[in-house]
Amino acid sequence: MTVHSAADRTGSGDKRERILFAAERIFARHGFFAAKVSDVAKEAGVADGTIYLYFKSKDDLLISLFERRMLELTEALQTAIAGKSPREQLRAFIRTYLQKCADEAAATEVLTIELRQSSKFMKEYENPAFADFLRMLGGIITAAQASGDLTQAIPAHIAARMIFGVLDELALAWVLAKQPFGGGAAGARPKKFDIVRAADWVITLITTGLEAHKESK
Amino acid sequence: MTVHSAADRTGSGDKRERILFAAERIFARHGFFAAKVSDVAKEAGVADGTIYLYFKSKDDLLISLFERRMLELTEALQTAIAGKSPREQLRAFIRTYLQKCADEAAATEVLTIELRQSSKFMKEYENPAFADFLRMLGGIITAAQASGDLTQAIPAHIAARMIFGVLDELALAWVLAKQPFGGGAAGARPKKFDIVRAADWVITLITTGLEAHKESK
DNA sequence: TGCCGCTGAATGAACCGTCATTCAGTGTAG
DNA sequence: CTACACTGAATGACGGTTCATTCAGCGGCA
Repeated sequence: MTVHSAADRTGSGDKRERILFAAERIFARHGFFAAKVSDVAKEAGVADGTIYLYFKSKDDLLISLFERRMLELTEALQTAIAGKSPREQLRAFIRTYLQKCADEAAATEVLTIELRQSSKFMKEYENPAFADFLRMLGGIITAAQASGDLTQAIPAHIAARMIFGVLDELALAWVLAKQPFGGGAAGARPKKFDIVRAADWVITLITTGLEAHKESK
Repeated sequence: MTVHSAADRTGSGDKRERILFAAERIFARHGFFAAKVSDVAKEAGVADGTIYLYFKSKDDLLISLFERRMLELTEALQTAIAGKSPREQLRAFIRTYLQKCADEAAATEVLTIELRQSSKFMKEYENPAFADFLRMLGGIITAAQASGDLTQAIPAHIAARMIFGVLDELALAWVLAKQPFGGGAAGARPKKFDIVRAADWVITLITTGLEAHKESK
């Protein structure tokens, strides 16, 4: 078990990390169910069996992925909103979220697509990290409502869901818009739209709505 | 098995329909991958092999489900928006969508959860019905922008995605909230809300946004 | 009317390929 | 030499799909 210390000879980083990131890429490429453990092993450059030295099962691999990424996201969001007014927190939240998606396409793909399933096929695993995420967003909205910045006509937890829906759908559309062909060149591929720029659109939508105003923006 | 029981009296033994709806229930309950063809057969009251007289494969069953439901949805939406102004079309679209979700929980569950996957694990099947759906919504928005009702600051196809994101996420939250069986310990999942009422919230969000107003339109 | 042989829809047990998982063996560091 | 990380071929379960078989209903015939 104790994998601590002693960086591994075969390259940079922990073997556990290598497996985790390999799994992310493979799951993103084929989807969790279609992905084979042996493919993950190959991608990570380890033997099939080695995976089971670090993870209990294939499911455990997926869950570990979730938790790692959600934790990372939550921390980034916490940092981004620290010390701001509710109104600014909302903007920062949206921008940070979409920026993270842009930075980590494979992670985004796994999260947007497999997250949704996870609540179904793993009944026993109720996603605490995602609940935290929603609670954070809901908290911002509640605060903004209390300060009079946002309308109270919509329950905060519903508003949070709706905003997440917008972000999630944009992330999905963006991720799937990529061309799947060609080798794994490091360069970013042409996207259908600029997801970071989309942050402004989201902010416009959720603050002032789509209705035309005399004064734009 | 004789076809004389009352349950079978749906038309001239419409076995294909029975299988389709059984599959919907089973896929909703277990998820597509975890669902066994034999379970679908049992639910439909037919033998395993019978399913293959009506469908090419398990995948074909899922795709047939999609197409049937999306067609039904699209038709309902077309009817609902006929002869209205763009602004009213948007409201009608939202209301009709959520009403449909409320009416058919199992269908909603399959569509919201499995639809997302389909674009991944079945590369060769590109969902034309969903594209039509998005095009219809985009068309409404384009018209509303042209008539000056909606801002042109956001590209219509992006706005359509964002609105779909809101609707989809609400549908998902609603579907997963109605867990009839208590299931997990310490499971806080009593958040059942009225999804039809949520239509007004969605309309508020996307037209005037969340910002507090004195009183506008 | 009653009998008979035909048809093909329906059946469901068995088949077979596909992986997730295991474990006996290998190499190596200490 | 021992211990331990690692390996990857072997294993066994699982479930989608097939297909030999059944039999209800039908039409022709006496």
